[in-house]
Amino acid sequence: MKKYWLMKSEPNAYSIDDLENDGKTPWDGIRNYQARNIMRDDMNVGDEVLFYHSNAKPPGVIGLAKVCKESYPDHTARDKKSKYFDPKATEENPIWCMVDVEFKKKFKQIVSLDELKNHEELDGLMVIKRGQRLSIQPVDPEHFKFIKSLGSKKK
DNA sequence: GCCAACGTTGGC
DNA sequence: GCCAACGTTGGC
Repeated sequence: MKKYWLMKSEPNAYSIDDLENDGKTPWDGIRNYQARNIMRDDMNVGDEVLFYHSNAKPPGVIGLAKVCKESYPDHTARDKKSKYFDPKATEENPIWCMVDVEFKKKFKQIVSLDELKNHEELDGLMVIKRGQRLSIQPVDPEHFKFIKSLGSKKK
């Protein structure tokens, strides 16, 4: 069954425009076990993704993406020159993995974190909880649809 | 740039 | 296995 996710990215590192230009991208550099487990165990090709700009002005959901390749080893963990290098990663045990994500749509206007907080339909959405730092989060189908409609109806 | 919240590390 | 110290995230 199709699942729904929210994936955070800092726009000055990798923005929705970068994804639009690239068409698709490997989601490398995840170095958090919870987020890794989600990619490794729960994500499937075809799952839909809310693309979230963090550390942005304002922060919020800026568009839609789709999982287009299931998890495989994140080779940047074994690349000494990479900022994501992890000395504990080996070929037998790469530790870290990533999925590929393809561009779907950019909202005409961001659905800001502030706005997300103001809809009671979105109660329980992880990203609006205080102190929630997980960079990959599950999203309820109803929440996904609601946010999608918010982003689509903007001018 | 600040700092609260959270995850990870390492000494014991 | 506890927990203090440290590092990171990310909103403000």
